[in-house]
Amino acid sequence: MADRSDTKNRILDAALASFGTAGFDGTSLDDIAVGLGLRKQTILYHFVTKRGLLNAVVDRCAGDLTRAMEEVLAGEARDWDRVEALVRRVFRLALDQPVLLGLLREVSRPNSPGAQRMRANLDPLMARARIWIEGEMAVGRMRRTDAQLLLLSAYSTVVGVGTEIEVLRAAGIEPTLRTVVQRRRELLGFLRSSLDPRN
Amino acid sequence: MADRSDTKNRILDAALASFGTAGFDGTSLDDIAVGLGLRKQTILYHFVTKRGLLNAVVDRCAGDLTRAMEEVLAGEARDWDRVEALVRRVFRLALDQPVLLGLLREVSRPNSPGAQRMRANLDPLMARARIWIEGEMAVGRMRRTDAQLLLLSAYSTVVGVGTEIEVLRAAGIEPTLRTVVQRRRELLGFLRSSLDPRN
DNA sequence: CAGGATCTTTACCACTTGGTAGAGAATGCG
DNA sequence: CGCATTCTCTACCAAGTGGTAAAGATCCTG
Repeated sequence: MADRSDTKNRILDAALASFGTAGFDGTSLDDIAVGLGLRKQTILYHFVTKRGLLNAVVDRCAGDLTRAMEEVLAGEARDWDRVEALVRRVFRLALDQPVLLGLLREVSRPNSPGAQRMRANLDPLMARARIWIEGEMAVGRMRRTDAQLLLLSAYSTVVGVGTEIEVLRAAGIEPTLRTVVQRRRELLGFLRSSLDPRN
Repeated sequence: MADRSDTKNRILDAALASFGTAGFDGTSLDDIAVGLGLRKQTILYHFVTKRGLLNAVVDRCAGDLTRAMEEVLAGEARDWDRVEALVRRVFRLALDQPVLLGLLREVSRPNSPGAQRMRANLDPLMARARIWIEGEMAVGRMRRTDAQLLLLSAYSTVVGVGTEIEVLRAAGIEPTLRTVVQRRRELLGFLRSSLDPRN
C-alpha cells in the first residue's frame, strides 16, 4: 500500500502548517481533514489522538533539525568554522522550511502542549553541543563562558527570526533575504564575541 | 459604585495573563470567570464578546507602552541618549509587567485575532519614531539607514526577550536579570552601530 | 419610599470540539 | 478464490465553547 506513508505524511505536513500558524488550540482536526479531502477519523486512525498528532509533528521537526546538525558535525569544519557552519545550516533549514519556525515558536511557550516533548527531543543535541563547546574551552580554543546560556540564547534568536518575519509581513513589508541574513550576522557576531579566543 | 472599574480591571488583568500564556484560543471565558469568583456572563456584560475582551486587553497594553514612551519623549534626553532612554524604559516596563511580553508575543503572530488592533495602536508611535529618526538622519546626527526596518527589528528583539525567558524557564534555568540585561546591551549595540554617526 | 441605572446572576441554546464504534473498501497473500 | 490486514468511511456522542434572554441584586437619586 503505497498510500499509507503518503497519507500520513500529507497529514503531518498540514498539521505542521496549522499548528505553526494557528497554534495547537486554534487547530481543528476537521479543518485539517477537509483541507486534505478526507475525514477527521482518518487522522485519528493514524495518530490516535490530537495530542498524538502534535507529538508526531514535533518528533519529525526535531528529527529534521537534528539531522541537519549531524550533517555539519560529520563534515570537516572545525573550531570556529564549525560554529559558523552550524549556524548557517540551521538558518538554511529555516529558510527552506519556514513553517518549522512557526512550530518552534508555538512550542517554546509556557504550558505549550508540545514544549516538553520538543525539549526532550532537543536535549541530547543541546547536551552534545554543550559538551563540545566546554571541551573547546578547556583546551583554550574558545573563551570561557556559560555554554548552556549561550546555546539557549542562540536558540531563542533563531525562533525570534520566525516572529520577526511575521511582524514584518504584518507591517506590510515582504521580508527580504537581507533581514534574515542580518539576523544571522548578528548571531554570529554574538557567538564570535563570546567564544573567539582572539577577543 | 466603586466596584465597577475594579471588577473590569480585575477581568482585564486575568484576561491579559490568560491570553499571554494560553493564547486566545486556549483561553475560556468560564475559566477566567471562576478564577475571579464570578460568572462568565459578567465578563460578557462588560466586554460584550470574547473578541471585545481581547481588544480591551490589547488597547490597555498598547496604552501602557505608549505612555511609557511618551514619558521618555517628554524628558530632556536628546539624540543618542534619547534612543538609549527609550530602550531602557521599554525593558523596564517588560520587567515590571512580564505578562505584557506574553501578549505581545501572542499578538505578533500571523492571523492572530489581536494582531491588527495592536498594530493599529502602535502604528502612530512607530510612525512618530520613524519620522524623528529620519529627521536626525537628515541633519546628520544619525547615520542613514532604513528606519522602519530598524524599528521592527528592535520590536521583535523585545518580543524575543519574552520567549527567551520562557525557554530558559522551560530548560530549568531561572532567568536572572543578567540575561535580560545582556539582550538589552545587544539591542543597544545594534542600534548604536546602525545609528551612531561616529561609526 | 419609589424608580431607574448599573451590575451580577441563573437558565438555556446552538454549535464545535476531540473522540468512540463499527461498517465497508482496498490490498496482499495462501 | 478466501481470508486477513490495512485503511477510510458514516454515524454518533459527551463535553465544552461563546453567546442570548431575562430575572434579581445593589446602588444612587429624586
